[in-house]
Amino acid sequence: MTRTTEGEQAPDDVLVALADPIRREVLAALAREGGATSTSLAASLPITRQAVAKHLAVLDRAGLVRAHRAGREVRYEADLQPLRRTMRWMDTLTTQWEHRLNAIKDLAEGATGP
Amino acid sequence: MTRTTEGEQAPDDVLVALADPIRREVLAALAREGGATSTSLAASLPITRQAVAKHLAVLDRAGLVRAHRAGREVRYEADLQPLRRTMRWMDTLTTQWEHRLNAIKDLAEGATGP
DNA sequence: CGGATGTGCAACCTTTGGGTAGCGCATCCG
DNA sequence: CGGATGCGCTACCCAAAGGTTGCACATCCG
Repeated sequence: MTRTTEGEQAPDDVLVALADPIRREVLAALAREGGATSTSLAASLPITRQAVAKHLAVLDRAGLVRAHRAGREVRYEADLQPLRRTMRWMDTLTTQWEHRLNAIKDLAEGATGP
Repeated sequence: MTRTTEGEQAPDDVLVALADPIRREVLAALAREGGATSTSLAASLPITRQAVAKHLAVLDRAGLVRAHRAGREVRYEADLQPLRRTMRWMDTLTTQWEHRLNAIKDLAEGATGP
């Protein structure tokens, strides 16, 4: 049954979004400086505005970015909250892993032993 | 100059490796139970042994998995150490972000508030 | 009003990624 | 020895991802 954080499900969309270097760069830019538009972002990137827009759409699906319309331009700002879940997922993984490592170590010590 | 963890570079290979659900499942399986072979893993997955082998290769490039030859079979075991770097990278991002949020909040309070 | 400026959308192209099938080679074991 | 068993490698297929171009539409401002 285990009603605790046993199953910490992997945040699919977030990991997919972070897998692309340009998307990471965009996200980092938004995290450093505040909001920006697809056009302004494209200015400092080696790709077109439309390509940036697609990347922003991916980041949006992952919940890592939020769009706000301001007149004729759309301003995006970062929301890194979803990263917490992702880090938690990684942490549960590593915990299980280390748990296993310790079990092995203990077994070895018990066998040849002190 | 900032000789601290200023530039925490994003672990490309790790994020790419984690972007695929099957790869995550393989990694989780290796973290839970100990080592396994491409053949044994393929038994509990909806894909062929060759496909699993490819995934293991990706995980290996990311340093998340290590291969050990034992006779005619190759045993893989997890190494989740690279995840630490990834988590650190995420952490620096969120830190910058929260720093920015606070700056904005303070500014707002200073303008309208007490 | 009318020209900039900023987006959205759709068609299209090319590369990459996940997957399979087939074969050759090493290794184990009766 | 000789048949299983396990892997590696290559060729090949297909769908999706990243990118570009072109154009229509809304909004701002002189």
